[in-house]
Amino acid sequence: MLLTLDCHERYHRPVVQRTPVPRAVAAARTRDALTDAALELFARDGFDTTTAEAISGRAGLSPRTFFRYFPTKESVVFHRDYWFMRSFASAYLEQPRTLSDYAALHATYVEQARGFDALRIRIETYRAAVDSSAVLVGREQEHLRDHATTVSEAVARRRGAGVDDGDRTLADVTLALYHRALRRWLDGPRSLDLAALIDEEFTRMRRLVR
Amino acid sequence: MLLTLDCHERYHRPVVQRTPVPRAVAAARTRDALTDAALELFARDGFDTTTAEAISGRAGLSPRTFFRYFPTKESVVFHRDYWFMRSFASAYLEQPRTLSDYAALHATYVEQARGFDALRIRIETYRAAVDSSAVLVGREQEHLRDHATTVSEAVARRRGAGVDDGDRTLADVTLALYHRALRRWLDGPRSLDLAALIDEEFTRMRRLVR
DNA sequence: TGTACATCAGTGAACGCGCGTTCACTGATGTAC
DNA sequence: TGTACATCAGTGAACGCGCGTTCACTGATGTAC
Repeated sequence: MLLTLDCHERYHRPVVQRTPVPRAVAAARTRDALTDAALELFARDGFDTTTAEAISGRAGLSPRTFFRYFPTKESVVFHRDYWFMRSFASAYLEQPRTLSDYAALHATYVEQARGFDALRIRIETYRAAVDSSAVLVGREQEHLRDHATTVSEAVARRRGAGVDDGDRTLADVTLALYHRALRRWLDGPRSLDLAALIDEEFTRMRRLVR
Repeated sequence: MLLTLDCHERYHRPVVQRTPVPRAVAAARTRDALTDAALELFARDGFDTTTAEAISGRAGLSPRTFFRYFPTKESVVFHRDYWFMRSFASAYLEQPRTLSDYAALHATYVEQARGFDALRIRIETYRAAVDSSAVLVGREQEHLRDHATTVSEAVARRRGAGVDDGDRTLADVTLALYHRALRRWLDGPRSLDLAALIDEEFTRMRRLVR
């Protein structure tokens, strides 16, 4: 019976000249589908309670397929690079030489934050996903160390010297300021402007240090 | 054969009037033994590759016993409180009113670091254990948020006001300074003094912010 | 344009592993009388 | 001081669970001729 129905269905289905999907395209689509499904589920239900099977299911794929694309459940969260540090170093090095290290960093973070509004939903989902599990928070912390290295090396290079303890201090502290601003942005109303919040944190810090 | 040997051994063993071990004492000893074994193994072999069975084994206990004392493998790392934040708030509130918030925090961190030399080995082990696994780094990060809350509330209270964004900024930044000093202390030679390093970070920050 | 073969996306099934749980027990310590 | 019972530290064995791996396969896409 089922077989017959199947045949009928196949028979009645309009015979579309199916354009073949290139393998690279199919793979990229699958990868994206898995990533989207994973981040949504992590953000909604938490990383630890979401199984690889649930992710595959949501993406319309078999359980086995997840691990064909990602070596671990964690890796799916960090393979996309929402991070704005990519162009940080070059932007920093273009700041006017008259600015102090701190002022130049201040300006660079503010600049880099422009255009974040368009990514807000994605950043929110990413944030909720990471915050849902200690292991993801830990992994992010590892990435943060790399970012601190990037920043401190940029500072040293602009000064035309090697990295010293002061550069690392600046990197850690300014990253802390940036992340505070980012949290406030995500937790606050839509009307808030990330660049303005970063500016506020940097300005305030200068005053608080007295 | 083995049975016979066993009997002989038992026979020749001097009959000591064994003083009974109170239950609470036995339990505390076991708990300590498990904690020590766990932290040593985590620090040496890494958290993820160390099994609960290995910990029990090192402590001379059966595999089952570990979970009698700790609900999870992670919890053993954080149940001991090496943290110096315990008395932070009260120490901070005793700083002279003439000091700025930043200067008072500076002084308090330096004060609280005294006597850390005696704990150096333990802190090193704890540090290595936590650093060996993303999940532990993440858990520590959660604790850090509590510490930031403690600090910002202390700052607000000293000012006689409610917690505002500036207090949180101060808390995050000064904790970052403290942790930079702690890392430098642990990574450097024995001759380094933690209090001096903290002092250096706080002083330097004041200059860097220009 | 057509045929033969290679490659690769996706799947199925079974497995090893360690975490943490559950049930049942032994023997020592603690307590009530 | 002695006896009977309750409590609890420690253990053994078996289990459920999800991660990530391994082996084997199907069918579509890609390529060489």
